[in-house]
Amino acid sequence: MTKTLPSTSRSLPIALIRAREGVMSPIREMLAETGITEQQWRVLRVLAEYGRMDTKTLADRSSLLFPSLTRIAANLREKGLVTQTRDDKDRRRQFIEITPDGQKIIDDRSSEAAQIVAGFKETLGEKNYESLLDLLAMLDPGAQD
Amino acid sequence: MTKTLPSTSRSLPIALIRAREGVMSPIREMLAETGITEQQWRVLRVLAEYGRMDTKTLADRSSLLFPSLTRIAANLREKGLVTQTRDDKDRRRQFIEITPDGQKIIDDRSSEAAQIVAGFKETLGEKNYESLLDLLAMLDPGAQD
DNA sequence: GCTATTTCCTTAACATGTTAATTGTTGCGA
DNA sequence: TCGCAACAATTAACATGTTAAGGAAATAGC
Repeated sequence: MTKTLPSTSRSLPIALIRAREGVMSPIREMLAETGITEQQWRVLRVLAEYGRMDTKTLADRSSLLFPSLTRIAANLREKGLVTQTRDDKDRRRQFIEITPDGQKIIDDRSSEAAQIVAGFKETLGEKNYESLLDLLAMLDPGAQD
Repeated sequence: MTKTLPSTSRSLPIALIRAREGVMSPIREMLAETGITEQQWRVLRVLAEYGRMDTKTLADRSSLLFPSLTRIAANLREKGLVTQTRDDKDRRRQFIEITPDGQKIIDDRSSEAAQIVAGFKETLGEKNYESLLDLLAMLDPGAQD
């Protein structure tokens, strides 16, 4: 049986891109005032939530590839928002930690960011919102369920 | 009332990124053999579906920003997969059309791509799959509904 | 007609995504 | 201990995402 591709207007990958753009647009707008990018914000948020951690864990939790994280970490370090320290026991490894300046950005903006997210939750409705997160998790091979 | 950000493990933007990665990973793998990228594939698919069109419409349907499309179109033109022609009536505008070589790539791979998509539909279930597309559309400000 | 504005597209500059190659460390087995 | 596989992180190379600025052509308004 020969399968046919769905119309691009009903394509899952394209729908995911557009939804992401719709969600990120107001967040990017908010972040523009802080001078940090969406990915840098994500790294800072993970560090603020879980504390000091090794690079591999950070990359995983931030959904970033290693090469990207290398550049982002260097950038954040130059801005004084994180610190990097080598593991003395295994000098290949590295730990990253958020600084007070980095924490301040999170503190100053988390309320605003939360309002943006709340707006989407309201648009979809609480029930649909949770359903959406569950369905998206099913598409993520890294999810434990 | 002070809103609090959800845990990054339950963040909508991150969930969208991960879902997209989960969906695109096998598609990228398939495209690697053809030497074209995911975005180039998307442009070719739109052109194959709707035929010759102006750049603005193409950018919109492919969910690409103009600067990206400029580069991608130049790249596809060098590969001989599309042709670009100026509009004689309005010489600012431009039309892009898929070539037989470009069409061949679509024809050769669409069945395989469709099977990958069908796999996700099966994973989620037909009903959930349609619900997901509907919910994603609600997050897209460009959607007409 | 003539200029100011608008529109379409391209370039530029910087950050990230992606894959592959490279460097520096560690640990293990001959 | 020597050599080598395995691992962590970086670098390289190329494509794209994103915002801003630039350039060419069309249009509005005077």
